[in-house]
Amino acid sequence: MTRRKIQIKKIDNTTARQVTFSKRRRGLFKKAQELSTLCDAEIALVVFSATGKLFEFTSSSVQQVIERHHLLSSDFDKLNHPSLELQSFCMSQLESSTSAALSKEIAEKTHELRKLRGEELQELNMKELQELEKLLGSGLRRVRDAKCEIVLKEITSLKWKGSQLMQENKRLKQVMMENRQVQTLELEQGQSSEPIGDFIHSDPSQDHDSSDISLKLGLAFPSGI
Amino acid sequence: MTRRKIQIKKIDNTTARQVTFSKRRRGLFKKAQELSTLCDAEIALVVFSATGKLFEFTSSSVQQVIERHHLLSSDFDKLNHPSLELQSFCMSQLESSTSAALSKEIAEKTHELRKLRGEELQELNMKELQELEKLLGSGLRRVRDAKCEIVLKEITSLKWKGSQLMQENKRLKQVMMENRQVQTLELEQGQSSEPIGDFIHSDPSQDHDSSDISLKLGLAFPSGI
DNA sequence: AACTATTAATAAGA
DNA sequence: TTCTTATTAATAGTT
Repeated sequence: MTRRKIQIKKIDNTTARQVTFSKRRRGLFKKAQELSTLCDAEIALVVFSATGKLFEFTSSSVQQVIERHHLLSSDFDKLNHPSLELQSFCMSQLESSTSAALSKEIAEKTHELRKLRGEELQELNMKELQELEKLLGSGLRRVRDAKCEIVLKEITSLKWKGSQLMQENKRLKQVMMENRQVQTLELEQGQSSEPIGDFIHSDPSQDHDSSDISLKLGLAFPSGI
Repeated sequence: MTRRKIQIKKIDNTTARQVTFSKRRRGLFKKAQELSTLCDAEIALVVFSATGKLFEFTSSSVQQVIERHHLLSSDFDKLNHPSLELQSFCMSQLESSTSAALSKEIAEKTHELRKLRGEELQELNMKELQELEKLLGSGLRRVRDAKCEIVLKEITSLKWKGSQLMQENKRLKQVMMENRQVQTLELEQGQSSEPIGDFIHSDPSQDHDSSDISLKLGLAFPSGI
């Protein structure tokens, strides 16, 4: 197009993108206007900027038609059976005003998000930066608290499991002792013992169904909680 | 635009009008496509030729919603005169799908903002929390960098003003010295001197119009930059 | 926001 | 319709 040819892909630089948007949007609307005039075409063009701002163009003929409807509708309103056409017209009016409000809201939220991500700070003064810093700081604190909570839960859970395992262990040792006594008795009496597979069946080392805690902790701590 | 410049008014010759419509329509759609790609804009473009033929373009995200509608309206397409009703129908479809998309976008952005503010963390797992922490951390860093930049600018400005004042000071001292010599001469000759109020008028200590830096710094540093 | 060197679009003609 | 080409229009990079 000019000084250099450009690739048609998203422009990375935010400022350059906004400038280009502004220029090309005007160009596009001009072209739309020209086409509708030259060739008697009906054109509707709606553009939302990346920041959610709304721009629209409709060729005069459509607009006139809609305006005509509008005039008629005031009469019809006093009567009361809004025709199908009128209904769809009202809908579209409603919706377009809703759209405007929605896109405004999006623009605001987008801006807020950008500030939180530190992308549009040059426009802020010291006081605003300080408020933003506070907001980010408290957000960060909460995120870290949430991480802490998760870790504490894991620890509590691990401790509980540990104590369960210790109890189990203790019980098993007791049973083993008892069995050994029985065996000894049986051997002394020349009898063979029963198989002791029960131990394997309830082996505590198999009880890892819950979670791969070590891995989670491994991921959790490197950056410091 | 080419072989000759043309007036932007309805082209009388039907054939020429159709040819121009064809060419310019393609151009317009290309421009719309380029704008949406380059600037991440959402665009909906609907063109009815003078003969009632329909052409449309929508940027990707809106496209999906509208395509669904396209399937539904395919019955109408097989009939063929896009009446006024159909036109306004298309418009309202465009707008309502836009509304839906906008609402969705708002919901997403709201949720994102809440997470950044640390308001909806219970639903996140450790990995997500860690990503959020990183995001907040980098945001915080940028905010602090921005603060630093402001402070550095102030300091640079103060230094510059300081050096200006020192120069002024030097100059004034010189003038004073010269005046004193004149006075001495005049006294020796028994004549009275002129008043020297000019010094007070240009007293450097009055040149504090710029800003209350000390206060700003006082607010800026307590939390550590 | 204005400028300008270039590229892109396109009116007319074939 | 499509291609070519002489021109005008749009615009990327710069100031």
